[in-house]
Amino acid sequence: MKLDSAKLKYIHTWGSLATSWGINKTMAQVHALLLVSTKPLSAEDIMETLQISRGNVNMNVRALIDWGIVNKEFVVGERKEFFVADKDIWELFKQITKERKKREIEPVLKVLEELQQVDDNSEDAQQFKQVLGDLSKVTNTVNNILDKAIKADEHWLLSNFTKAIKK
Amino acid sequence: MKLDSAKLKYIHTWGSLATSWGINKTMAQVHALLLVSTKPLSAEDIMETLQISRGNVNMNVRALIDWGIVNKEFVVGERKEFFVADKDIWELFKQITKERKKREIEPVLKVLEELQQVDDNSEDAQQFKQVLGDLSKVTNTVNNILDKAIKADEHWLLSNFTKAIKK
DNA sequence: TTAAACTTTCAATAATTATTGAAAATAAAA
DNA sequence: TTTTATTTTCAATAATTATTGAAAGTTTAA
Repeated sequence: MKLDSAKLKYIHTWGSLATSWGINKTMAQVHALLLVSTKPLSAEDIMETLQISRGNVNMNVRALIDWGIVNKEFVVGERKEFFVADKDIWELFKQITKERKKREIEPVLKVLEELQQVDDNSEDAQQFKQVLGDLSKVTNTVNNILDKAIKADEHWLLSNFTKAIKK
Repeated sequence: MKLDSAKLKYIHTWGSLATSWGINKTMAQVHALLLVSTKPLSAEDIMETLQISRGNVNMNVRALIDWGIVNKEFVVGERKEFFVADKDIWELFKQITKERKKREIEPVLKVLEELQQVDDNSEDAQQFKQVLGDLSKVTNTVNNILDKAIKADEHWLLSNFTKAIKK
C-alpha cells in the first residue's frame, strides 16, 4: 500500500471507530490527521485534506485542544495558527482516559450516591438500594483503576499489572 | 425521594449517560428498568413504563440478550415472554467489557496491523509506522488488561491491583 | 387443521446530531 | 486610525440514528 493511501485509510478508520465510542467522527479524523502529519497544519490544510468546512475545523480543533491532546503552534513568518498533535501515544491514552473519567464516570457516581437517599424501607426499596450500592462499588473500582493508570508509567503499569494478575 | 421516582430518575439518568458512550438510550433504559425490577417484565410492561413502541422494545430487548446481560424467563400460566436482567453487577461489568472489547478494540488492532504493511522507507513512512506501532502497543496493553479483568474475580482483582499499583 | 396470542420485521417518519457558510468578532499590518 | 487577514459563532440545513406501527411471521391452543 502507498503511504498516502495508508494514512487516509488510517484517518477514516479512526473516524468510524470513534463513532461507536460516542466521539464525533470529524474530531477523531482531525486528530488522526495531525497525529500522522510530520509538520504543523493550518485550518486550510485540514479543510482541504478532510474536505470539510472552516467552521467544522474550528469547532473540532478547539474540542481537541480542550481535551488536551492537540496544541497550537506558531510558524515563523506565518500569521495564521497551526496545530500539532502530541505524538506520545501513552500520554494520549492517559489524557483521553482522564477526560472521559471526568465527563462520564464521575457524574455517574454522583447520581448513584444521590439516589441512595430513598426514604423507604420496603423490601423493594432494599433491593433497589442494593443494586445502586453494587453499581457504585463496581464504578468506584473502575474509577480507582483508571486513576492509577492515569498516574502510572506505561511499562511500569503493564509489568506490575501482569505480575499481580497472572496465576 | 419516593422509591418510584428514584427508580425513574435512575432509569432516565442511565439512558442519557449511555448516549455519551455510544449506546442506544432506550437500550440502556430497558436494561435499567429490568435491573431495578423485582419481577420479570413482559414487552407490554416495558412499553407502558417507558412509553415506547412494541417494535422498539423488541429490538432493544434482543440487543440486550445478544450482549448477554438480559435473559428470557418463563412465567407459569403465561404464554408471552418475560425478561429479567442479571442482578450481579460485576458480572454485568464483565459482560459489557467483553462485548465492547470484541466490537471495538479487536477490530482496531486488526486495522493497525494491516496498515503496518506500507512498502515505503521514506522518513515520513518511518514516522507513520512509529505512530502505528505505538498505537498498537497501547491498544494491546489495554486489551490485555481487559482480558484479565474479564476473567478475574472482583475482590481478588481489586485487592491485587491495588497492591501492585500502590507505591 | 384454524384461530388466537404473541413476536418480528422494516419502510416510513421523527428526533437527534453534525456540518455548512456567511456574517460578526478579533487581531495584526499598513 | 483603516485595511486586511484570520478566527469564531450560530442559524439553517444536511446527515445520521432511533422509533413507530402495521403487516408478516411464528407459535400455541382449541
